[in-house]
Parts: sequence; structure tokens; C-alpha cells
Amino acid sequence: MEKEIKQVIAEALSVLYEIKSSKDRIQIQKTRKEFAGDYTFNVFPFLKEIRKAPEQAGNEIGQFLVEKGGLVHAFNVIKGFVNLEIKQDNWIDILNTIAQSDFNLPEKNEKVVIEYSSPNTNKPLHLGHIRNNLLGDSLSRILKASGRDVIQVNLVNDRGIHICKSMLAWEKWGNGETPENAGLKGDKLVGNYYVKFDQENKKLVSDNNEETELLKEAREMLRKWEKGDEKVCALWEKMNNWVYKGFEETYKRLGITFDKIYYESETYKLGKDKVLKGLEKGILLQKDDQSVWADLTDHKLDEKILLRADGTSVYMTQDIGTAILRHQDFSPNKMIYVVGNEQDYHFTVLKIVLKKLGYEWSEFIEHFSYGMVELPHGKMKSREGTVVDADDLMEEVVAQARKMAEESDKLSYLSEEEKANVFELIGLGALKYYILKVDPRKNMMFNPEESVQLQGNTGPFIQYSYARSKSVLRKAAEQNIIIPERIDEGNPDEKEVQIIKLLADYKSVLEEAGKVMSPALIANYAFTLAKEFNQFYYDHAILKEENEQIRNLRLLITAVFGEVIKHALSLLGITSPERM
RNA sequence: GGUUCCGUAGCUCAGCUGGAUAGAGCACCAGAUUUCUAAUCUGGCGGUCCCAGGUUCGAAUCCUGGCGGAAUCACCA
Repeated sequence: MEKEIKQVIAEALSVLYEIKSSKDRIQIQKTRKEFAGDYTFNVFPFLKEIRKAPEQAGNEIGQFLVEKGGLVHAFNVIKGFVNLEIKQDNWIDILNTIAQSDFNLPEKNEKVVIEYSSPNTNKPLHLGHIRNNLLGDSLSRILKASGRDVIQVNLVNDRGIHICKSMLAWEKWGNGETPENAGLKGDKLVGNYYVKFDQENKKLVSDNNEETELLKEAREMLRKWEKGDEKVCALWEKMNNWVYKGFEETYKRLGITFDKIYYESETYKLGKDKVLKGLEKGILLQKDDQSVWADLTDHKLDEKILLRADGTSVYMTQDIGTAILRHQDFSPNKMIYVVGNEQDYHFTVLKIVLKKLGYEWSEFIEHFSYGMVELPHGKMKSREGTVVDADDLMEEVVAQARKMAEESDKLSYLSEEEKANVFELIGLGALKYYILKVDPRKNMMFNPEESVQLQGNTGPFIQYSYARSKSVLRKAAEQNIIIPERIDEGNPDEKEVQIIKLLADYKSVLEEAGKVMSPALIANYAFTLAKEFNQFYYDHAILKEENEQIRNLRLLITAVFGEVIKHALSLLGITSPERM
């Protein structure tokens, strides 16, 4: 719609003032509520070229548009703002068009590999991972819907000193405990030993910089692991498998999937090789203790270690390997890393080092840097027990959804299984929306009480609006009322026009969300649309409307609304319940 | 200390590449259900957009400098 308006305004500017190719500079916005009109054109940017008073120019342009016919049938000018009223037939056309379109955008011929989740296998997933997973999942969906070829990958950090800590602690104090005999999820069990290591280690430390025997043992274990020591590797494999099983459950409940899973244990060697090659070529440098470094001072950064003196790899080394492998596997034109902004530095360095090593495609790497999750009481610290566990959190939001629903006794006619299903959708809908609605780049405050809210600006509010729309359509079917696929004429009132306008915005919102990579845009749009529908629903009879023309218009609006809101929610990974 | 990001209502957040009188939700107060789902709707209360300069027809938005907060500057990942 806005495109069409820009088109005719460009024509007006050209005919009236001989201003050519002005299209990109034309500013169109929605007319504010307090004025008559649908869209508003701002003449100020063109005033110098027009060389008339704003009101006069506005009037001339408005006059031109009305006389031209077609889109605009009336206008008013306030200061430099020309408020345009769109002819009613146009709204009907637009509604029909949306009713017939699917919502996926045309192919862009762009291949994107997106990495997210990237867990460590030494402890269970927590709230921070949830934000990461939800962002990665939603982004993937948005990128796909906006016409991109998307490959979702996970990179499991299954090696390193932290894993060895859990292993060592289990060996020393585990007494053969397993997930089965302890009745504990594998990731939780391994996490417990990570904590145990820390506790025991603390007992041995008098001042913080001291390297304890225990820590030395862990380092020794890492060295053995990198050399392929049989016993260490077997233990490593056993414990990691416990963890994977646990993660799988968590992912499944969250609704997260991957096309491919990389394991750092399988990629770090490639990184090591490439680093050593870089050293041979003189791109990297070696210090007296044999450690290998990249000199980044020409980029106004420090030096960065890539291999320790004992030859073992660090995080950067394995990430170099993973990136190279990933590029070989898919040759994408974009590699997105969904990783918290605490690692901004890591990714600037990664890109530079790859470039130094001769990989021009390092420019394709895009760090999707999202903000931290904060809690009302401060940070999450595992040592202080303030970590919000992912499984616990999901359990809690679902329980809350159940509690609320049972109070209102709405779903009593459903079977227990059906009910459980609905509570699951709603609980997770609440959690996902709560996290995705905020701008991903900003730090966010996670208030546990607010996150399970079902009223106001929440996921369930939006889900409810959908359930209502479906309820109307179901009743229509029961009464043998046909839901029109299109309508020929009608006179939408103000509220109806309002919804149609919003529905018409959906594709451009999706386009924008894909461009700037922000699920929050979709979330905010969905909320606005749902609110609009609830208002419409409140004071418009739909099925009970006797005038058939009006009823059909409203039915079509209801049906189209349902489709759009369902699609939008699906991009957030939220399921729309048929009833709730 | 250097670098980066952030600062909008009591709280949590919107505010697109500068545009009209800065918007939502929560909380608080007052209302709405003989009507398709009240997990809803309507109204009220609530702001020196951190501060000070600058750019211009016009600044929450752009620039500079302060103040406040966060992250990072690891042979942890």
C-alpha cells in the first residue's frame, strides 16, 4: 500500500514541481489517530525545491491526488503534513489479496549457516541458553520465511579443561553413580560433579592464584585426552553421552532442532593443523615456551594465544577449525553465530585471524551478538545457586498455565491428555514470547513472576486471540455458514480498516525482521495485531450480524487474522491452540 | 585504565533510515458479561526521553563532552 502511495506522490511532485526520481526520499507514515486520514505524507523534505509555504504545497499535492482518482479520495493538511484518506474499495482489494497469499517471501538466493545453542557438556542448560536457543530457532524460521536457504547447526563444546574437571570429580567421588541408578538426567548428574570439583578445589586453595594439585590433575587429564589415552577417552565418551541424552530432552521440549551437529572434539584438530601451517608460513609466531600466537597489533589489538606451551588447543583454535569445516561443508554466503555479546571480542579476533590465514570468506561471518539475561536479584552464578535451570523453568511455566486454566475451569470438556497438551503450548508460549519480545541486542531483565503472566503483553494473550478467531469459524461451520474466500464489495468501518491495514503490513514486517534479524519485530507486531482483533471482536458481532455483506466481511477478516497471527507466532516457535 | 554497548512512566519494554501533542503492558484507581471464549474490553493516574552543549525548518533519534550501568581486555569456553 505504502508503495502505491509513494508512486502517486512521486508523480505529483514530478508534474507539479518537476522534482524527478523522488521516490526514495518520500516519507509516508500512518496518520496519527487524532487526525482524519489513513496515511500521511510529509512535505518538509521537499520544501526547498518546491519553494512554497508548506500548507500551500500540501494542498496542491492533495488536490492532485484526489483529482487523479484511484487511491485517494480526500485529504487535509496540517502544517506540512498531508493526511490522505484511502478509498474504501482499496481496503476490500487488499483484504482479498492477503486472503489469497501465503506469507513466505520470494527466494533470495542466499545461503545461511546459523549456529546457535553451542552448549558445554559439563553442565545443564540454563536460562542464558534458553535465550540463545529461542533466538537462534526464531531467527532461523524468520530467515527461511523471508526467502533464504537456512542450515541450522549446533556446535557442541565437548572437550576442554572444564569437561575434565567433571570427569575427574566423578572418578574421585562418584562411586559409580549413573543417571540410571541416581534417577537423574545425565546433564544434571555431570553438572553436579563440575560443582563438586569446584568445591573440593576451593578447600585446597589458600590464595586465588594458586594452582592446586587437583587442577594439575585435570590439566594432565586434558593432555591425556588429546593424546588419545584409552581410559580417559572411554570415560569422556560415557559421560558425554549422559549429557547428550539430557540435552535431547531439553531441546525436544523447547521445540529446537538442528540440521547438523558439530563436535569440537572433531574440529579442533583441523584448527590446530591450520594454526601450525600458519606458523610455518610465518603468519603466526612462536614464543620461547613453544606456545603459538597471532599478532594483532596492526589491528590495534593485543596478541592472542592459539596453542598452549604444552601444545593443547584453546577455544579460538577449535573455532578456527569449525569455521573452516563449516565453510567447506556448505559454502554459504553468510555464517551467523548466535552468541552472547560477552564474546564480541572473540569474534572480532576470529575474523581477523581467519583472514590472516588467508580465508577471504571470514567476512561472511556475522556475530549475532545478543544481550545478557539479568535476574531481579542480580546475576546468575552457579556457585551461589542463582542459576535458573532450563528444565525447571519450563516445568514452572507449564504448571502456571495449568493452574490458571483450572481456576477458570474453561477446558473441563477436554481429556486429560488434550488439556496437558494445551497447557504445554501456553506455558511455553508465555516463556518464548517473554524472551523474544525484547530487542535481542539489549540486555534483558528476566522476572520469573512476569514470565508466567498470561495477561497483557504476553504470548497467551496472542494465543487467546487466535483461539477466539478459530472458535468463531468453528461455530460458523456448525451453522453451515460458509466462510468466504474473497468478497466483492463492502464498507469496512474504522476498526475494520484498522485491522486490514495491520494485516497488510505483515509482509513488510517479516521482510524487515529478516533484514535486521530481530524476532522482536515479529513479536511486537503480533501483539499489536492481537490487541486490534480483540477490540474488533468485542464490539462487532460476526456470526450474529444479520447483514450478509457485513457478516462476510467480518468473517473474512477473522479468517485472515487467524492465518496471519498463526504464521507470525510460528516464526517465534509458538504454537497457536485451536481452543484455550 | 582502554574498547564496545546501554540509559525513555514506579517496574518491564516499543519508538523504522531525524517529523505532528513520546507509546504499550504490568502495578494502582474506576467501569463493562441477557450477546460468537472476561486469559477480554473501556476510561483514569503516571514523563526535565540521564545531564550540558551543538547540527536544523524540526532531535528521544545525529555529533561532542560529562555522569551512571553492563560487557570485555584469560594459556575458561
